[in-house]
Order: sequence, then C-alpha cells, then structure tokens
Amino acid sequence: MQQTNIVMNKCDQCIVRQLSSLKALNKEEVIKLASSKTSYKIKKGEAIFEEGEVTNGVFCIKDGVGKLSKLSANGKDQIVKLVKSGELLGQRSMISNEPANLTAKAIADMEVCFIPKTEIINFFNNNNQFSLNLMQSVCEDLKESENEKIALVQKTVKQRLAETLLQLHDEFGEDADKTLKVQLTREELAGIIGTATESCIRLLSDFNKLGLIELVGKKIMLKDVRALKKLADN
Amino acid sequence: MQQTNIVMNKCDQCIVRQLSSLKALNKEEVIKLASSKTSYKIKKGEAIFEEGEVTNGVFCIKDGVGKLSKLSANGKDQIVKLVKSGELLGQRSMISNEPANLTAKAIADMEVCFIPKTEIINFFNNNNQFSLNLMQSVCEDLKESENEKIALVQKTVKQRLAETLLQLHDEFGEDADKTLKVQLTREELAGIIGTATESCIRLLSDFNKLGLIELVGKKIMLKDVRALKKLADN
DNA sequence: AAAATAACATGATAATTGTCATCTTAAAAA
DNA sequence: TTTTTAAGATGACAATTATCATGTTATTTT
Repeated sequence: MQQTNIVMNKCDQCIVRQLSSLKALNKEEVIKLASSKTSYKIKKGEAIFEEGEVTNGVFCIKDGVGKLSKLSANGKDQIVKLVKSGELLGQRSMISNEPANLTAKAIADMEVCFIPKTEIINFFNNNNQFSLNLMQSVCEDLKESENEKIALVQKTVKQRLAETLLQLHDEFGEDADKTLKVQLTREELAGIIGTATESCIRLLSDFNKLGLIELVGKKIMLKDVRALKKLADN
Repeated sequence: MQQTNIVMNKCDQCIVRQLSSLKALNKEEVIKLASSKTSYKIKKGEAIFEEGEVTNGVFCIKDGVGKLSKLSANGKDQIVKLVKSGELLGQRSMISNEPANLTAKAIADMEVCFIPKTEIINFFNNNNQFSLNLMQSVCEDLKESENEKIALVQKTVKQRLAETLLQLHDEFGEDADKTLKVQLTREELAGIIGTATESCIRLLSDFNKLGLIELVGKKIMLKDVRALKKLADN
C-alpha cells in the first residue's frame, strides 16, 4: 500500500502528467502507468530513438529539450520539431504502427519515461477524454506542420529566421541575462529554418548590426521584438 | 422500415464508407449517419469551405478532386494536400475546435456529404475502432506533411517536380491516353511543389526535351518513370 | 597548459530560383 | 463567330541562397 502510493505519486505529480494528454487519466490509471513505465536519463547529443527504429511506446519528457530531425542525403539535419518537458514523444509512429519517421535527440540533458504501447492503447480504448486529448495533440502537430510547410515556401530565409527566433522566445523563454533559454548551435538553428549554416550565421550577424538582436557570445538576445515581428510577417 | 433501409443503403454502399474511418461504423450508426448527413454538389473552382470559416463537421468526398490550400500575402496559392473520393475533409479543425486553417476548393466537379460534428463526436466516443481509424488518418496526414516539409528544404525544385509527378501518377492514375488523370493547371502544380508558375512551366519543358515526360496540350504523360524516380531521389 | 577539435564568422563566387516582359495558343464569353 | 480572357511558354535579368575557402574564437581532449 505504502509502495503503490509512492509510485503513484511519482507519476501523479510529474509535469508530463499535468501538461500532456495524460492529464485525463484517473487515479487507477496513473497507478498502472507508474508500474509499467521505465525511466531514462539522456545526455545532450544522445538519441532517444532513431529513424527506422520500432519504439513500441511513447516517451514522456520530464526534463530537458529534444529535437526531432531527419538526416538528408547531403548530411544536413533538418529539424522538424523541438520538444520540451511536459510533452509526449513518438505518439504518431506508435499509433500508425510504423517505425519512427524521425530521429529524436537531446539538445539539453533529458529525463524521459517510456510507456509501453499496450498501456497507451488501453487508455485510448477505455478513456474517452484521453483519446480525445491525444487526438487533439496530433491535430495540433498537424496544423503546425502544415503552417510551417507553407512558411517554408512563402517566406524568405530572413523572414523564417525572424519568425523562428520569436517562436523560440515564446516557447522556451529567456535566461536571467535576457538571452534565449534554448541553447542551439547555429547549425541547429539553420536546420530549423531550413537553410545553410553559413546563411544562418550571416543573417544573425545582419540582425545584430540592425539592432534586432544582440549576440552575446553564442547566445542570442532579442532586442527589438516589434521589428522582428514586422520582418517575419513581411 | 422500408425507408430506413433505403437511407441506410445510400450511406452503406458509399465509397467514403468503404475507404475512410467510417468503415468502422456498425449498421445502427450508419443509419444515424444517413439521417443526419446533407449532400452537396460543388462545381470545379468553387469552395467547400474557406480559411477562417467554422465548419462544425466533416465533409465526405463521394466524387471529384479537391485541393486544400492557403493564400499568401503576394497572392500565391500554396497547395497543402489534394483530396479525392473516399476521403474525409475537415477532420482536423473539427477535432481541434478551430476555424479551418486552409481553404478547400474543387479541382474537378465534386459530390460531398456534410456530417455534423455532434455525430462524429458521438461515434468517436462510442466506437473504439472508429476513433482509432480517425486517429490513424490524422497521423498519416502528419507523417506526410512532415516528409513534405523536409523535401521542401532538402530537394531542389526540379527534384520536387519529378517527385510530385510520380505521386500524382500513383495516387490518381492515368487516362486512356496515358496522361495523368488529375487535371491541374501549371499554376496549381507550381502551388503543390512550392515554386513560381514560370519555373514550373520551364522545368516541364525541360523534362519534355529530356524525354522524361510528354506534353500533350496541357496534359502530362510520364514517359520515363525510372529516370523520374532517379531524379527525385537525387 | 598545449593541442586538437568544433563552432562561429566572413569573403568570393556560382547556382538556383523568382520576377517582369512579351508572345502564343486555347478556352470562355459576348 | 468574334472578342475577350485565361493559360501556357520563353527570354532577360535580378535577387536569393548555397558552396567553397579561409580565418578566428571557443571548447574539449590529451
């Protein structure tokens, strides 16, 4: 009794439980979840899963930041999405019954839990609110992906960089020194906006000269959010 | 009794019922469906719904071809997805409880049925197989969107055109004269691959000269599928 | 601390793609 | 059928972006 309580609390108070589709689970379900999950620590740069791998479950992100990306023929890494604590990972391929379409790697040290597919399917079939949540989460991803697809075509690299900087600021916030909290290399930033690393660096340098941002070493501080917004929207 | 049978058969034998998530519905549910749906005919060029519109339900495509697109600031129409008979339309915004993110227009004369949201939610909550199907359908869209997003960045316009021609051939097949069955204008084709109309026309002309395709008036015939595949995959 | 490596930066140049102008042909409207 | 409009085609040119080369500055590793 004592033990189940401890285990339950572990999942019950978890940030993922509070923010993701899992918030729809009832006490009993959370207890089941806690007993079937396994925890991992993943160091910056390491992979959670790789493209083509069969995951057979989803990953809860307790802490850290990760990237979902695909390697191209010419060796460039196109980043499809960043994920942070509170989110679930690998929902799509689990539901589609397919190997992972993308590689998931840690950008900052991560703590994740793995939940086996059988558990998720069970929740999906028996908890309408959970299945609706999961559905809405995938729908949200779809909308975002479609809009990014459109932006890739309709906006210039400069516009996309401005837009991405604003998004990173919105989603991850800033450090005490007012710089962006997510620590991306220029190469990774280029991978998000879909351009060459040099182009990205050059534009950051331009933005810096124009006073839109300030480069503090490798870190980036947004100086003129209004102008960046204007630039992003053309 | 006689009447319910007739109505039920109408939906029961419909191609959408056979191909979409709706295949999971049982007899009773199909009867409910048939009594709540409304049918429309939509002429080529007309809209089913427009961006920003609240649809409050999904559309079944009984016949015809449609495009989901978004108009850019400079007046260009980026096509996100083509839809054909047997598919459902507007699932995402219905589930997300949001106005439509994209505009849906007919590319060829269409017959569609509208199913109100209340019905779909009802099926979703009471029929596990239906909700799983719907989920998988959205997941499939997501995977496709992500892969297209990656292709948009990692491939040249030439490669994307080759790829798109092959996809159109795969998905819609060819007419008796061996030309592609979907009748897209050059502008629409350009909207799919995400390029300027002139660039698209120029590349089609190049492909023609290289013997990869043949231009029969406005129609396109694939002549060398193998070479097109090689080009698309780089 | 020294050496090695990775990340950042910038110039020079080439390739790709977009824009504008003009023309032809096909389709729709009068 | 004639007129008008839309779609397709092609050239000339400009803008954007990628690539290659090279140098500098931070990080790691030894």
